[in-house]
Amino acid sequence: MDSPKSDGNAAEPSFPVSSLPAQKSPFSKFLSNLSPIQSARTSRYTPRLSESSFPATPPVFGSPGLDLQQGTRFLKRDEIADSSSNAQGQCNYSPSSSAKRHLTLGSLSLVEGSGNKSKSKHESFDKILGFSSENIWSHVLEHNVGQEASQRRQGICRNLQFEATFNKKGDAGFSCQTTSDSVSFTENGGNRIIPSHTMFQSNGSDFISMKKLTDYQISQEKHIFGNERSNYLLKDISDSLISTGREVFNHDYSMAKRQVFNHVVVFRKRETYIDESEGCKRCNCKRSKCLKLYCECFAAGIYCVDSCACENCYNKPEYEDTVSDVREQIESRNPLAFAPTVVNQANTSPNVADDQNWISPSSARHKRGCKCKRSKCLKKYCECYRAKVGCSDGCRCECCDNYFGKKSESIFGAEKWKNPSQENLNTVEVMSDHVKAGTANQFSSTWEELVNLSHLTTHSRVVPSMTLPDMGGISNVLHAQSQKGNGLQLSPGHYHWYSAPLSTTLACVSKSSHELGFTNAAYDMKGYGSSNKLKDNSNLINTLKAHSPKQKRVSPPQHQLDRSDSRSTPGLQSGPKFILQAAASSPPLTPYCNTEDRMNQMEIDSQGSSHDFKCQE
DNA sequence: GAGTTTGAAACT
DNA sequence: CAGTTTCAAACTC
Ligand SMILES: [Zn+2]
Ligand SMILES: [Zn+2]
Ligand SMILES: [Zn+2]
Ligand SMILES: [Zn+2]
Ligand SMILES: [Zn+2]
Ligand SMILES: [Zn+2]
Repeated sequence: MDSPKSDGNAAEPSFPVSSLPAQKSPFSKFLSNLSPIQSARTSRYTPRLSESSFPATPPVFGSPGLDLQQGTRFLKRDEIADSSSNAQGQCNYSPSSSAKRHLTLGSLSLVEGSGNKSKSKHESFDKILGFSSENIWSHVLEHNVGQEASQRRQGICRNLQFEATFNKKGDAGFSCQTTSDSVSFTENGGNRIIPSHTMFQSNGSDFISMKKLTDYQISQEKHIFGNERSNYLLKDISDSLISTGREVFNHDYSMAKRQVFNHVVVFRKRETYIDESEGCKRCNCKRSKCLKLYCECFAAGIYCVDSCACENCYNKPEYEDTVSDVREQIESRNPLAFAPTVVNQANTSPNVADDQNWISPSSARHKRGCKCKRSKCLKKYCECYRAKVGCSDGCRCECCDNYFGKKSESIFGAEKWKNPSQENLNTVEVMSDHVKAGTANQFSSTWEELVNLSHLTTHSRVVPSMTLPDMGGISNVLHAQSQKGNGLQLSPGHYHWYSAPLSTTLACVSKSSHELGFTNAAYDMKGYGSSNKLKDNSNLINTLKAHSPKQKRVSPPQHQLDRSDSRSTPGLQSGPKFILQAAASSPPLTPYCNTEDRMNQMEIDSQGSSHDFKCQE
């Protein structure tokens, strides 16, 4: 991964390397500034969960001695993969942090002692939260690697809810209760909230700053622990509490009570984060600065990593503001740009927990569809095939022979889509892709709406992509999420999908900080929602534009010229032919034509060309 | 690894 | 919108 040269090129703006807030504000001070809330909000953390299982999972903290092995059940698979790669000494964004983990915190309600906002109380939090990253993460790593294989097979298990009470050496303890996105530290005081995705900086014992991450940063799980050794991102409640509990235990604090509600949800994601065969190599960009969708890393919403072979890369944490701005700009032009590539991933087979047996529901489709002409949608050139979904009516492909399902070519309906798990693919490699992060973000009802709108498909509304499992008590929460999700569709401007390609989930949250019950002012949320970032990065954005071919034209290689020649063959690119074909195969707004019309169109298609261009060979 | 093919992204 | 160019991955040898 090449760093941009800061010298020389005048067209290259200099980027203010975003510096983390240096101001020292202890965690306790931070807490005291938090605005009280009445109650924990309903969950905004909307994981793409397929179903519940493990109805009676043993408690995580089943015994006074922490069972670290059990703890591993809460590791997400990508984290496991992380650990694995760490163990191999590869693919770290920052090799210095031997074990990266990401704690997700939807919202954290802190309740302080009754009337006694004493310092010791804060210290209690400080101690508990101010763990040393080394200790915790090495622990996690240590117990991850050994179980990597089985964990991968198992899918992702996540504790959704548990309760724990910690006591600090006889102090009045506080209890933590979590849901999928909220934690309540319960004592007799008023509630306070820490917003989700808050990054903590710690000097090892105290938090010195907190910072609300930007949307894009949130999607960059890797860098949180990558660069700054002492940064903590509270991102996952379960993990955070487990880890916290561990650390508390390890530090000889006694835990008075540990109780876990046994709701474990299996997550699945279609893409493995790391391709085992090819290691972690990712993009190979030369001219895009990794700030365009050409870059797979950028398109996936993740920073480039060391294993990237890109040049002049700006898709790095150092340029987070720039990256965010460019990303937002692109997103404003194309709201689907960073959407999960596969939508409508309904999971109708609740008992399948194995990634290998993932079944693409027939309703799954690419968010935009392909326009393949020569690959027959049989190679990874085809985005649908790459995403392991069949072509849909949104595709404008020709000669579609997509293994996962051909585009419905006739009025007689589409060929029944194949189930990849039922027979062997002759193209097995597609089943073990590496980073196709877009498709890692699959669960998305709102995207679905967006896609449905953007597609011209007007037929019946697609079924919701999340089927709620029978989860006992927790299903209420999830129902609430589902409803909330549905409610989002009408105000897309206020919501944003956290594409978390390295994780298994996609969270739809409100961008309004007020809704979260906190204000920007109460936190050191540098740049979050601020508008001066554009100013800061206007130079780069202009530069990106300036790098358009007009200004910086590079004579194309010979092979491109050749191809251009061959492609400009009259008839191959002529409009009417393909338009007609597209019309015949896209039911949406185009009325179905009868067979006769279709035949006529086909005749028209073949006119002017002596042989059939389409589907030859 | 070099060269080619491919179709999405970007641009006009 | 459509046509063209740019781009980096997928693919081939
Ligand atoms: Zn790149
Ligand atoms: Zn990259
Ligand atoms: Zn890069
Ligand atoms: Zn295709
Ligand atoms: Zn397709
Ligand atoms: Zn197709």
